[in-house]
Amino acid sequence: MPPVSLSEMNCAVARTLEVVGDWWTLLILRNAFHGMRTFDAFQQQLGISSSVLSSRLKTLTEAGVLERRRSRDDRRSFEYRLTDCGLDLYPVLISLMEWGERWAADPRGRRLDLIEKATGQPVAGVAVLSADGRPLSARDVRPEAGPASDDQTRDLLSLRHRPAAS
Amino acid sequence: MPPVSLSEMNCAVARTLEVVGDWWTLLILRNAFHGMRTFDAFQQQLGISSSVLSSRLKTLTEAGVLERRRSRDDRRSFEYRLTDCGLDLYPVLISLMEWGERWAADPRGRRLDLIEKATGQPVAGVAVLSADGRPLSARDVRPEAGPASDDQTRDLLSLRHRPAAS
DNA sequence: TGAGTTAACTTCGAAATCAGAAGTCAAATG
DNA sequence: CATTTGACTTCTGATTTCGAAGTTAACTCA
Repeated sequence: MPPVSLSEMNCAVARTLEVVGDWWTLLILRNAFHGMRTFDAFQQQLGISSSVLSSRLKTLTEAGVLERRRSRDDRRSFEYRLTDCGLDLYPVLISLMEWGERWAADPRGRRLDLIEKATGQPVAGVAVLSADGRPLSARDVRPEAGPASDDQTRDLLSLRHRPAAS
Repeated sequence: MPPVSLSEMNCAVARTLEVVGDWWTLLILRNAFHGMRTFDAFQQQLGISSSVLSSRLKTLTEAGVLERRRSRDDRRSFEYRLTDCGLDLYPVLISLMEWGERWAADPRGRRLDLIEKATGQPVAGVAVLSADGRPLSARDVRPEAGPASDDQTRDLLSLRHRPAAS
């Protein structure tokens, strides 16, 4: 996937994409969030080839997103489970799902509803939040150079103030 | 990208990935959210080849995520701007960025800080929200079959109640 | 016990994709 | 009017990715 090494790109989005920035990887994770754990289950549900699935699970395991442990029922079988780091990808998946339900909707309605276990209420969606918890849109937010920013980053930010690029 | 046609997968995540589920596409969008608009600017900042950039911009434009309009300063030049549909991908980008800043952190700190324009305060992050606006984690939520669900979906959901798959 | 079957992979050749160079064309610049 | 620039397309060879067919070890059933 990475035509350039992305770690060198000094960008958190790029670093995340190095782990999950692949079509199949996100679908594997979607299923993992539904409780799917075994190689065969992923392969059958997704219709993915075993070589691809194998390499994706390996990447995800090495990145610490999934944990691979032997099943106690069946010594041949491994269970791939989301770690805390993996569970933290939940907003990524849900925001992809919400966008799809909204902008590439099925005419019959939603395929899945998300229900809060504690209350039985549907969840409201996913949002970027202000310091005091209000939902914000892209237009409400401005990026600013942080401690690890470099020249490339500052160039990018300066686009905002020059009306058109280069 | 799509080894199978994903529209047929009846899944909102898959439908979204059909549009943005590509490494370069997300990086293009990241730059678009920073205000980048022209072909050359994308090409130079990303180091992407023009053939790939051209095809990605076309896909994004056809999907309605970007709008392509002629620049008024320079009649040769086109501006690619985020539409409302594109702006709605903000939580996707920010959740990718937040995950990267947290789990693949730069030792020196964050590269970018996000500041709410109106208050000057840093944004709190991205979260899945309950009906009354509390942030929820993956463990607080349960998926339920919606109106457009099919057999495949219901199979997937039933995993939760069977301890191990298949 | 031993003939399947199943889980989780490898390996391999074919097909798709990519970067990079070169070319196109119309508009701007000098 | 010659050159440069912006936004592409086309081409080609190198890399990547794919699915199909093994492989191996562990279970299951007779």
